[in-house]
Amino acid sequence: MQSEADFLASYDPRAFPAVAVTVDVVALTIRDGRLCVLLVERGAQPFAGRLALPGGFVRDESPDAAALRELGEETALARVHLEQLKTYGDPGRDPRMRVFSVAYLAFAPSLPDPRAGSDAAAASWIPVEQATDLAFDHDTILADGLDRARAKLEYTPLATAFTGPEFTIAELRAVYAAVWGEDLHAGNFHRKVLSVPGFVESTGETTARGGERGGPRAKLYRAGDARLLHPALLRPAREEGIR
Amino acid sequence: MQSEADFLASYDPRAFPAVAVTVDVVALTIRDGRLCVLLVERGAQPFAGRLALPGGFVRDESPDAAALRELGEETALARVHLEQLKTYGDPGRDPRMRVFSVAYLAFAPSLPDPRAGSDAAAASWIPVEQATDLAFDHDTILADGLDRARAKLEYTPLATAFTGPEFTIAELRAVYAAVWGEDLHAGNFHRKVLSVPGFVESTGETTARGGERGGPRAKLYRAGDARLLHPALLRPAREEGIR
DNA sequence: TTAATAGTGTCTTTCAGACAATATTAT
DNA sequence: ATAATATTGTCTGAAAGACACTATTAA
Repeated sequence: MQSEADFLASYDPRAFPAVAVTVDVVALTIRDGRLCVLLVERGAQPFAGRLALPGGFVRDESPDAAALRELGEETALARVHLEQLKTYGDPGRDPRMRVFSVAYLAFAPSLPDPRAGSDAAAASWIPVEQATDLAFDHDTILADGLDRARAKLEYTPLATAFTGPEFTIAELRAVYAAVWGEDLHAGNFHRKVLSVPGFVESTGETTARGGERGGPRAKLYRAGDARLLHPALLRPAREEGIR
Repeated sequence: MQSEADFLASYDPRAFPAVAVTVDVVALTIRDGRLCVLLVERGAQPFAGRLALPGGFVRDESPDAAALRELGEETALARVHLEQLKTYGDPGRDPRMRVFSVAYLAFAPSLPDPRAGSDAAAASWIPVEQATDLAFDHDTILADGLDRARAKLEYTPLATAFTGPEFTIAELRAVYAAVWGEDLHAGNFHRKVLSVPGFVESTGETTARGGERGGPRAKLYRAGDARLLHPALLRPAREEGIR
């Protein structure tokens, strides 16, 4: 967008082929120990009746603001973490016209059912393994979002974005287990989390009672001030690396 | 982009406010041990005479293809690594109209001076610390690209994208030193690189002669098949983490 | 010969992961 | 009492980083 030809062309914006820019949000939360994604059912063609990521056109606002707005239309957000994921703009990804979608990734604590927005027919939290056959290229976007989320748990304290403001180490471990899809050793996880500077800080309180089926009352923590985890909480298994 | 209202609106693409989508490329290489970025001098308003990242409008092609094309117009590319960085779309980032820019990050081996493209007035490799006061929001894009590049050296074998097809461990170390801006311990780096499975593989050859000021001939390696480094080549210092 | 560099060896500290042990609490 | 769970302890092996050492080569 810096050549002279481009500049001249820009004198008449209508001279450009029509393109639209939207945002789509991969909003993740954990319900009943399962990783869930917020999906809406499309009411109109194309892909009518199919599930899709919530999203919409970017108005006279930043893409970040658009994503936040779209998310707010579907959920009573509050404390959500929101970050840009990737932009999808292959020709033909929307049969109607050229549409570029700036995808976002959101992490939210367990929330009540989303309010049926005025816009979307129906919005609901769906376990990610059941979120298939989505509209447009949203399967790909969701997969990329999950990859990113799984990677970010390793080296950032974002797991705390899935919990309430105060949480136990076991709750934090449940977040990792849900996102990574594998159980973690309770003892090692506990020691590891407490050893990373700034990951969590103690509130001095404990839970009011022990677990459902017994056990001592657990200490409560809140998120610390670290932005990166050092050392990182590495994901297990993986074996000989993903070549 | 899934509501009925949106769908109806899409019947007349011209009903949308005019927006444009461009790509901008943060192309990095190493010359004389210094990390350099490819910049072009703008010939037209706005920001005439200022340096900018190479880029241009996305045509009837994927954003990836557009970035590759723009890069090819400035350099004799070959073996470049190209990945999407982030999308910038704040209102007002281009004074002419609403422009969303999908930024890309490219790593290239040391190249001859870029050919003066038909498009851009002049393109040249500039040491990153001198790349300031760029046009538009390109300072921000460059900074984000550098952050990404520095992080990716840690856990991916992308440093090899900066070298020729065959390289010595010392050359690889020079890449890390240039990108991270700090020297690395030669002995430990050497052992570390060879210990990571799939990072490099030996060619069985050595350099024709030793270093400029003496020293043995070094063994030559080529890039291995690893996509991720396990364990990672962690960046030194950082101290108490970036809180 | 001298200086620079490639590559290897050794030691200490840190950390991950396996496993065990203890304490606390719901049922 | 029993079972489940929180938390801490111990041990082993991997890996990072500091440092030293040897071998090779250009000047």
